[in-house]
Amino acid sequence: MLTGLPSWLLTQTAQHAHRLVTEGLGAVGARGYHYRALTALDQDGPASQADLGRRSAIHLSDLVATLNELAEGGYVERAPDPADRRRNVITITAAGRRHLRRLEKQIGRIQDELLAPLSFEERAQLTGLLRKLLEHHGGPQ
Amino acid sequence: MLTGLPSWLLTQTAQHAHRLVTEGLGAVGARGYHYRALTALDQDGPASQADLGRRSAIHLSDLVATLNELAEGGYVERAPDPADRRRNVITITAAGRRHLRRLEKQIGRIQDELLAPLSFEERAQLTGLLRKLLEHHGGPQ
DNA sequence: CATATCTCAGATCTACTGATATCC
DNA sequence: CGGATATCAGTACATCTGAGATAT
Repeated sequence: MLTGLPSWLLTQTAQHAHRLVTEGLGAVGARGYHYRALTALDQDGPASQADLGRRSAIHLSDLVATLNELAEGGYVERAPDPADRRRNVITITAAGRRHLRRLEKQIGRIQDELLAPLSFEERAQLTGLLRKLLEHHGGPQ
Repeated sequence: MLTGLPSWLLTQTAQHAHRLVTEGLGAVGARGYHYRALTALDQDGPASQADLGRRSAIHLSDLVATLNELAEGGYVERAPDPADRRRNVITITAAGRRHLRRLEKQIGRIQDELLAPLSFEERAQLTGLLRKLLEHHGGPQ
């Protein structure tokens, strides 16, 4: 039975999660990459694009467009690195932080909606199991 | 922290699952849609494309290409429905069943690889939780 | 020279949208 | 006529590949 396959269950639930995230962030003019990039910048400080890509697990080539969009909104600043002229130093702005707070609220709501049918313990169980899977596959990286 | 978000954990693990499935089925010249369509045909018998789409959760427009590919391999037959000339009746062939057995083996291996780090009980826990989520969201449909 | 960084163009996969022709 | 069916073209999203230009 298809509906019993772990891979099927995973991809289906992930699809719902993805849809919720896309809709929720779209409602405030953002998308997943924006949240991930801003979060990485907010938590670990300014970074080169290469670094930021590693932190946020966004591919370098996609990061370019993401940062273009964020810079256009005034949420990040792109400045040449005087120490290494290949690099840009990306910094989150005050507006970027405010924007991120908004996105975090949306993301929080989305998690609740996503996990609605699960109890507190079940939610912890689920994240624990998924993290175990991810560690195994994503590996050390 | 990004890596604590259920939606992130879900989409990331699903991505690994999807990659494993794509690679595993690709190794025998198939893809996910093939497995899903053949499984639905094998389990519930011949069907119109509209019916088959509902069973296998494949969008009608994608099913067209999927069935083209399966028919080309001789795995299904597409015959006009004499009772309703709008419809095609799709039937799995003997070769289709043999092909499906091969895909099932691959899929089985993939589940094991996907769930490798989890114990028996944990696997059951995970599928149970995911099914609960899916029921809630996928809803009655 | 090899390597790292940034950028852009393109391809992939699944899924969906919209339009059309046909038939019930 | 409203609705279902099948087909085709095109879109969206996240992800990745490959190529280039430039700098270390």
